[in-house]
Amino acid sequence: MIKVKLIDVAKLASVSKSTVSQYLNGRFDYMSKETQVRIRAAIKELDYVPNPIARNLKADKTKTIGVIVRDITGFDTSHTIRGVDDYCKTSDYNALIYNTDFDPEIEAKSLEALYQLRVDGIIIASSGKNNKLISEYINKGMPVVHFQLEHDGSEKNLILSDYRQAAFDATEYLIQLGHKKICFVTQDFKNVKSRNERYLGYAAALEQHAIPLDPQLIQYWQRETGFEHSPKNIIESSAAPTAFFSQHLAITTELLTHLNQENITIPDDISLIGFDDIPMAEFFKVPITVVKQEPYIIGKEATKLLLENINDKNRHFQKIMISCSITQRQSCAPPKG
Amino acid sequence: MIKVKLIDVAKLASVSKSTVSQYLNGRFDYMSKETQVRIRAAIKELDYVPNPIARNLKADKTKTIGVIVRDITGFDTSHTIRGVDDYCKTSDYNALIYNTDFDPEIEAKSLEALYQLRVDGIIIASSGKNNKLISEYINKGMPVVHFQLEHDGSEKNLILSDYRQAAFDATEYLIQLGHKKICFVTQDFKNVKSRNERYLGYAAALEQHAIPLDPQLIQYWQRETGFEHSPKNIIESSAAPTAFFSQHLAITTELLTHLNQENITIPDDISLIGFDDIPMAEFFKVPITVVKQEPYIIGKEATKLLLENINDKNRHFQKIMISCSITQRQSCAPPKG
DNA sequence: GGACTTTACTAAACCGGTTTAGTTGAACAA
DNA sequence: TTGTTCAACTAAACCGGTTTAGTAAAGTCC
Repeated sequence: MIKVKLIDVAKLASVSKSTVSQYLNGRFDYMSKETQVRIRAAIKELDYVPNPIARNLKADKTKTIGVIVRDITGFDTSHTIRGVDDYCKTSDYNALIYNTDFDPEIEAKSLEALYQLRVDGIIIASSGKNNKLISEYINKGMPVVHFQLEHDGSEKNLILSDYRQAAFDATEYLIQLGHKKICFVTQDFKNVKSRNERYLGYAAALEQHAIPLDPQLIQYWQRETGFEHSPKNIIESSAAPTAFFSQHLAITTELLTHLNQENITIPDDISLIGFDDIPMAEFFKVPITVVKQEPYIIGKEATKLLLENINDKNRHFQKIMISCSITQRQSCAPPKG
Repeated sequence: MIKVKLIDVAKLASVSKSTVSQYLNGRFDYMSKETQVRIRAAIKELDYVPNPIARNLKADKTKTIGVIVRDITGFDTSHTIRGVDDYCKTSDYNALIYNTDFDPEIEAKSLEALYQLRVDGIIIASSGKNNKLISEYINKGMPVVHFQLEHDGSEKNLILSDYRQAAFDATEYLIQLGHKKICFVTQDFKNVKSRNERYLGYAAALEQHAIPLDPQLIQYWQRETGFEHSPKNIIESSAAPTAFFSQHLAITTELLTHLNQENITIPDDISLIGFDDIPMAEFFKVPITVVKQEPYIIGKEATKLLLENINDKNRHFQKIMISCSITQRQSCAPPKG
C-alpha cells in the first residue's frame, strides 16, 4: 500500500537514514538548517509517512490498549467505550475492544489475546473469575485498570461509581417520599464488592431513618434464571413493598416486563427507581426515575489512569470514585394509604 | 513485558532461528521429528508467544481493519460494530473504531490516521464529503467497504439495507391500514442515493396504489436545524397527513418529542412508522412500529466482504443488499373518519 | 564408486524504522 | 603548531521475526 520508506527520503535528501530519523523525532540540533530544509522537502515530495509498526517494534510498545467489556451494545458500555476512544485519540493511542458476553472463558481468552498482541495496557470490567490470570499479567508488567466491577478488593487500579452513596441517595429519595418498605432487587452480592456497596448504601439509608431492614425485602435476580421470586409475588407477599430499587439496567428491564405483563401500574401500585440511565426514557409509558452513572466520564478516567500507569511504571495504585446523580422522572410517588 | 523471543527458543532447542520459525509456521517437513519435539518442549518451557508486530512487519500487513462510524453510541451502530468485531475475531483480525460525530473533517482525519497506521482495510459509513480522498486511498490499494450510506454511486464495495423495498413495504403497510396522506419525513436526499432509494420506495408504493404524490407531504429535517416545518404545523396544513413515515431514528426521536410537547396522540391523531429499531420500545407510552434494519448482520457481512477484498486484490466489486422487516407495534392505526 | 537426490538443517538478508558509537573537518585555545 | 572541542553528520547494530539461498551428510541409482 504505502511503499515510500525512510531510505527513499534519505536518498532524495542526500543524507543518511539516521539523520532523517533524527529529523522525524524532532532532534534538529543534530543537523544543519539546510539539511532540515532538504529533508522536509523530500518528505513532502514523496508523501512520506513513517511506519508506526517498525517504529513500535524497536520501542517495544504498540500504542494500543485493550478494553474488555461484556457487551459493547449496552447503553452505558457504549458510552464508556466512547470515553475510552476519545481519550485515546488525544494521546495517539488506539483501543481494541473485546466482548465477553458475560462468559468468563471468553474473558480469559480475550486477556490472553491482548497479552499476545502486546497491548500496552488493559481496561476491564471483569467477571472476577479471572483475577488470578489478571494478577499474573500484572506481575509480568501489564498495566491493568478495572472499572464498573470490584470483586474481592484485589483489584489494584480501579474506577467505579460511588455505588454506596448512589444507593444511599436513591433509598433516601424513596424514604423522603414516604416509603418504608423498599425492596432492594439485586444480583448476589456476597463476593462482589461493587454490588455489596450498593447494599451497604441501601442499609445505611434505612438505618439513618430508623427503618428496620427486612431481609424479605432483599430480592435476587440472576442473568441466567431471572427472578428468584416473581415481582408479583414479591408485591403480594407479607413484606408488602411499596417501592422497588433495582440494581442495574438488566434487572430494571426485566422488572418492567413482568410488571407490564401483570398489569401492575407504576407508580400507583408500586414505585420504582433504577440504577443506570435508560435510553429514550422520556417516551416511556412511565418514564423511569434512575440513579445514573457517568459511563462516558468513567471511560475517560479509566483511560487516563491506564496511560499514566503505562508511562510511569512506579506509580502507586488508585481507586477512583465517580459520583452518580438521580434523574427524577415519573416512576416514584408517595406510597398509598 | 514479554521478553522471551524466538532466539531463546532456538538456543534452548539447539537449533537455528530459521528452524524455529519454520516450526511456528507449520512447515514441519523441513525438520526431523526429534527436532520438532525439542522445539515444542522449548516453546512450552519458556512460555513463548511469537510477536505479531515483528511478524507483520515483514509480511507488510497489520491484521487490523479500521471502522469509521458517526457514533458508536448509536443503537444500530453499536450492533454493527458488534458484528464487525465478532467476524474479525473468527479470522484473527482486530478492528479499530473511529467516531466522526458527523463531522466530515474528523472523517478525513480518521481516514488519514488509519491509512498511516497501515490498516489492511477500512469499513466506513461515509458522509460523502470525502469520496475523493477515499478514492485516492483505494487507488493506492486500500480495500474499502461502505455501509449504511451510498452517496453518488461511486462507492464500489457496499452493503446496505434494501432501502427502496423497506420504504415500499412501510408505505404499503400504511396504505393497507387505509392511509392516503402519508407524510414522508426525511433528510435532504438529492445527493444521497441511500436516502433517495427510500423516497423511490415510498413513491412506488403510492403509485402502485394509485395515490397521487403530494409534494407538500415530503417534509425535511436536518441534523443541525431540526424540522423545516414543525410537526404540528405539518399536521394542521392543508396537506393534512394521517401518518408520518420517518426516515431514521434521529428523526423519529425528534418527531416524538414534538408530538409529546404538543399533546398530539399516536395513533389517534396521527399514525407513525419509523425507520430503524428502537431500544426498549415495548415500554413506550405508544410502542412505535418500525421498519428495522439488521445492523449486526450488516457489520458481519461488511467485514466478510472487506476481508475477501484484502485477501484477493483482484476481486470484483460488490453491492450487497440486506432485507429489512416491519416490526408491528402500536403506533399505526387506520385513519379517522 | 562417482553423480544425483533428498533430508535436515543454517547463515544471512530482509521488513522499516531507532539508536549508539564513531568519523570528519573546521574552529578555537594555548 | 598541536591538541581540544564542536557541529554535522554516517555506519552499523538493533528490534523480533520471515524467507531465501546455501550446505553438509546421508541415501539412491547405475
